[in-house]
Amino acid sequence: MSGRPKIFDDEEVLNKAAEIFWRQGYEATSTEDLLAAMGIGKGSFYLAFKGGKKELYEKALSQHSDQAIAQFRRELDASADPVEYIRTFFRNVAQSTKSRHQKGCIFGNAVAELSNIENPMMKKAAVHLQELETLFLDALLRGKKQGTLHSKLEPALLARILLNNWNGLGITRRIYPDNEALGELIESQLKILG
Amino acid sequence: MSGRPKIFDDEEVLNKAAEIFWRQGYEATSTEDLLAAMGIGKGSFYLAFKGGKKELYEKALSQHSDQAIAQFRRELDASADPVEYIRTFFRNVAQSTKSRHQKGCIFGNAVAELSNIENPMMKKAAVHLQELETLFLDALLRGKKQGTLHSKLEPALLARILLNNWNGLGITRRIYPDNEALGELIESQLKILG
DNA sequence: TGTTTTTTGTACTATTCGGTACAAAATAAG
DNA sequence: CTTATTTTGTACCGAATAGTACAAAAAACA
Repeated sequence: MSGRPKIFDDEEVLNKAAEIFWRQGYEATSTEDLLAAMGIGKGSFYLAFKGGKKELYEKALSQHSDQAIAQFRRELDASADPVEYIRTFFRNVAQSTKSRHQKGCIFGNAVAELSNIENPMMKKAAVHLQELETLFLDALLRGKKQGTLHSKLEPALLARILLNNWNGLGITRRIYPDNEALGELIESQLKILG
Repeated sequence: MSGRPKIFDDEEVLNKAAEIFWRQGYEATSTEDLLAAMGIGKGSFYLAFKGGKKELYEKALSQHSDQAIAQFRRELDASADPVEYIRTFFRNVAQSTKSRHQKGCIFGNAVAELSNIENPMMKKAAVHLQELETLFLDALLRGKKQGTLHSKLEPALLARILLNNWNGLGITRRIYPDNEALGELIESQLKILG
């Protein structure tokens, strides 16, 4: 019924794999890199992830998305002012280390790298970003209801703009990994929230 | 003095190579892919590009940048209203085919893919995007001088915002490869120009 | 025509890669 | 203690890869 015990935890190794994929991308990451980072051997790996590197990538991104979305939801729900929470969310970008800047957005990276070589996987990454857009929209609608959002723009359009700003920051922060410059950029973009 | 004639033109093969790199990225593109696309054999290739794939990538991106920058300059100089030219530049994004959307921005792609695996090359791609930002700034300054730019924001900051919007579109257009939706997004972003 | 120079095509090589096979190891149940 | 079950580590494999070596080809020139 229950043989030799696993030496690793699925959630943990997925987090470790996500970190490597985030930093290096899908193609540039070898299974060797992954095994080293996860701290397990080939036997264990291919038993747990029969789809190999591809399955691992999908699951790592999916788990990372779940975690990030859950955190956003949690913090948004705990926030008295949902529009202000969006501001905080963006301002946090300008509070990062250089190596954090250099990684950009894991989902934006996936979309950029995979759209023409692994389209089904790119679409899954795209869905994660659409979920972020939905969270933006949710916050904006709450702001509208409680009167803290004064913009005349449609909330749906505003959410789309925020998503585009986010996608842009994933690139721009690597060109200018400078918190001061990024802060100035972000403050200007946030003015659209009124 | 002059032996067997070359069967290819350097500029042409660099354009062909750039197209493949643009579509597939650096890592996912094999030299075989490149030789097939360029229509030359290994002998010719390694004679012309002793640095192999890496040298080809650098030169292909560099030439593409030169061409794109030259075109922007040319069209900007020919335009009576430089601010309106910026608008046209962005509006053209929403006049693209699906497969064009799927490619995004070749320099943004390079920045995203290479920042942690080929940093020197990423920096060259970053410079190309900074040149685009400088072109935005140039157009904005001209607009300021001739009174067609009414924004209260600093031109340099405005140019940075435009660059970030451009970087974002390179991702967003792949998530929403829909000219109507992109057009609406772009019109909203352009309102910042006053 | 033959010598020189440069390019071209191909055969070859060494290495890396993702993935499999399988025996040994580690547990629970009987 | 034995058996059944599951995981682990490693040896191995075939395919693909980037790059080299080199002889043949194609021109200019004498």
